[in-house]
Amino acid sequence: MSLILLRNSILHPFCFVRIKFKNMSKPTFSSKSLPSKRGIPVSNLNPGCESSNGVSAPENRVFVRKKRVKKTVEITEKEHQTEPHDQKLCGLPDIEEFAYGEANGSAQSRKSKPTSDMLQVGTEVTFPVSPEAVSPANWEKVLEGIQKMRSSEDAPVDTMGCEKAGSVLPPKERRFAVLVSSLLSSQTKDNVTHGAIQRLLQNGLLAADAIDGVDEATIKSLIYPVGFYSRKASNLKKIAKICLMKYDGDIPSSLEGLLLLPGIGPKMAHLVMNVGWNNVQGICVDTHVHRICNRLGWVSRPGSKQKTRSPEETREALQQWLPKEEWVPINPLLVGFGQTICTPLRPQCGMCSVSEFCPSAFKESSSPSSKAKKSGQNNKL
DNA sequence: CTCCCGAAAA
DNA sequence: TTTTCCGGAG
Repeated sequence: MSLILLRNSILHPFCFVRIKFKNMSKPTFSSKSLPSKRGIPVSNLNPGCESSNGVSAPENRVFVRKKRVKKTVEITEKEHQTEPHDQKLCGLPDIEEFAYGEANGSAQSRKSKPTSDMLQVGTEVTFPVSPEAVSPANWEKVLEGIQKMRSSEDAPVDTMGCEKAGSVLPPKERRFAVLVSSLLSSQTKDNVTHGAIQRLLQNGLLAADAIDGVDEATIKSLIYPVGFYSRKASNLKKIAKICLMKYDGDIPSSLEGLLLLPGIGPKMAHLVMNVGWNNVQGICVDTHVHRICNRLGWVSRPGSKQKTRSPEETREALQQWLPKEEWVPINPLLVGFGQTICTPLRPQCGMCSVSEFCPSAFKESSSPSSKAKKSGQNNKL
């Protein structure tokens, strides 16, 4: 992976992750896509940090996929036994959900559930491939190709496991730190986010009760200069209060609960579920994932071939077919790819090793000739 | 679609 | 100088 841990900290690693573009400084790249100074917004990298160490999600996941191509899985004895008591809290998707690769809420293809006797220890479970959730052609080749492109530009030190840095704090504090980091990190460079978190930490303000008890102006000054610091300061106060009153200072353990927090939208909520609770409820879709999936033809509006119009739509569509083991790593993969090669405008299709599979390859005018922003239908996204 | 907020690319 | 960055709320 291309993620390295910038600084050790007691916080969850994702705050301190940065992508290095060592070998990427090829002159052919538009400078825009070369974050030589800027790095990549930490908010986009978060989920990857887990996956980069191969310890992505839950240790007690219910079972592991054995061979993706065959769409079979194996239930191992040990894993099967570590079923959490409280599904909502520890929250692993149950076997059926996992097997179907769908998010817990968005089950529109739940017609034929497997019966529970299919799911005994040691048995092989075959995936029913639902017709309405057909995987795009060659998606595995494309994924591997992107992984290769990403790894070649890769950074050295992957060694510092995120889980290591994150485990320094007790679980509850760590989760709160994850939540705060997510909030602060949007639209903000990772080192700036990191600085803000460090300052909060040094002032003992990385806990719900502490934040609740302090002036909003104090928060504001401590988190400055993160993007939208003023709004975030007030959101942080509100969040702290909610966490304190409703969750005993912990953070909400469900997507729904997280989404109720001001300043936490779908992207961050899934992020927090992934890294905060080790509970993969859905794919963390940002604009990079959104854009690239549409370019690749990986997603479309339900019942049509139109591209999806929002990250949420993309998430739903992607979850229909993407194997769940890819749900977390897909984000950092496509984010890095999207900032170097598959850029928002003027994508470097010539540099892309999977352009042969991409319906959108070379279809965007790479010259700024067309300032003519005429009536729609211009760029393919 | 605009605003939030500021840094950096164009 | 203007635009981009690209998450969330209204």
